[in-house]
Amino acid sequence: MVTNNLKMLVNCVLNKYYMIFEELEAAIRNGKYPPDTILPSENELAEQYNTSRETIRKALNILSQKGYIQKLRGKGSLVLDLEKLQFPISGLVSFKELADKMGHSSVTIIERFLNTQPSSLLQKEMQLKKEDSIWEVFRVREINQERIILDKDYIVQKYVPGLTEEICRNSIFDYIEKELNLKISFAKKEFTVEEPTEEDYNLLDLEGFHSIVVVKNYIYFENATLFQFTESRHRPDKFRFVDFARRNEA
Amino acid sequence: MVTNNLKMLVNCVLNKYYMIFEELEAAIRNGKYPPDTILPSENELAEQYNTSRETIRKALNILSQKGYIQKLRGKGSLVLDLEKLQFPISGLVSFKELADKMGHSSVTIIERFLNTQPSSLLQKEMQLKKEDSIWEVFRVREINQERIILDKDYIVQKYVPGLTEEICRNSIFDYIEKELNLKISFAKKEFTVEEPTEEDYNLLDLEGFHSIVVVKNYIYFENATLFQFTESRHRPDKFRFVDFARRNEA
DNA sequence: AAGTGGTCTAGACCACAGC
DNA sequence: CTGTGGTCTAGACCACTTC
Repeated sequence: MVTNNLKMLVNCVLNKYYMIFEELEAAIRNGKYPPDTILPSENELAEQYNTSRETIRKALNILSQKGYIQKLRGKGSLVLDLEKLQFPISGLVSFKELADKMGHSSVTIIERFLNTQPSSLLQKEMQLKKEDSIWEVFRVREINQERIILDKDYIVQKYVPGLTEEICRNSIFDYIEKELNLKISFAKKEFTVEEPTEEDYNLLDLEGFHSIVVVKNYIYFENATLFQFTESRHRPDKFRFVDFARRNEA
Repeated sequence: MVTNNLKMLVNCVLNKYYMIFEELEAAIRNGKYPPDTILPSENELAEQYNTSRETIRKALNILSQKGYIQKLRGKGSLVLDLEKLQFPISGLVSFKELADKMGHSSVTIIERFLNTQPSSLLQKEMQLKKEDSIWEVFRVREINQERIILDKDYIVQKYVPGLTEEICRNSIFDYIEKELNLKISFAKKEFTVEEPTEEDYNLLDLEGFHSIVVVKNYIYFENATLFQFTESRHRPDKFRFVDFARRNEA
């Protein structure tokens, strides 16, 4: 607990450009900088935040990548309309974080929680040895009394020790980042549409649906080790993925 | 034609950091820097390319965002396995560019090409006036003799004049960027799954399929004007979207 | 101790908008 | 012409990994 607070303190002090990004993001979200207006210039911001222009530019670049602003040379940084671009909750976000943001009342039901050896398929997909044991966690997400999503997580035990059912009922990402102090860094995601399996029909409310949206996630730590594979199976009517993309991400 | 070549020449000369990114990308793709090896250090690269370290870092950051490398502090930049992370063709890419990259033999059939007034729905979605006329282009993408994708494009005429059927048979993006010299900058994308419409059944080979993947694209120029709305309707069995995401894009 | 990437700075020159 | 963002530089200090 103490170490957590310490960590948060350090995080607050560290990374000037990221703090500035967060402040500007909040200011845009709460309407201090409304859509279709121009932010203060980079030089002005550098003065305001008592920093150099390059540091301001790092903060602005994050805003730009996330779709908050569009830079117009010779003019300034235009605030984009978040309503129109509708919260691109892309990136690498857990269900818990998403549900919190959306203000949904959601229930998580643990359908399976066990420690086992990986199947040969999983060994190949995660490049594991036979001996490596894994946590196998199946969770059903219920929204408005309907079973909408089935999350099948496979987590390498040696990297994420001490997992419990209680943790899975809340947020595995929270546990990894806040308790174990490990840094989740990147993921490869793959979206496909498949026929529902017997398992899908048993665990989800699929009356009248003939397909299921499958999102496979390969999730890596900062040191580039693959620690988790997640297969997320969504009822198609409730699935919606919004992304913001730049043509030349620079 | 002459202006085009001039422009390309300028583009080749400009942007040192982007050129370095492209060289490194090519070097990784062609195996000069194999997976699980470490790139030359930032200082070494700065010397090699006769530039400053910050410029090298900009190039490396693009590689990192696109999933080519993972930076490890104290160690170096690790080359990630592209096979494992399988060409994340995300971002903002046209069908033509994608088909070219994959080496697919694809055919594009123009089902509709006309200049018209926007429907009231489209007026709202694209924030147009009644008077603004638009190009309405429906294209079916055929792969291996099967009609897989229906692309419905709505393009604001005043921003993209002179469109022809011939251009649509090739690449509209090419025309906009190379002929009109306009810069496509960013897009909001939205993925959903829907019931096929009568139109889908008429224009695509959908025997035995009960759903369709809908990708809506709102595409903007560099000056933040919305010039194109595209609805891309995919047969579910052939749809696959791969993305690379970083948790804190910095 | 040496080398690595991560951050930050102060200054320079450029291309572009707008007056 | 002035102010804007876009690029590039040279140098500094830090935290981390490795020996």
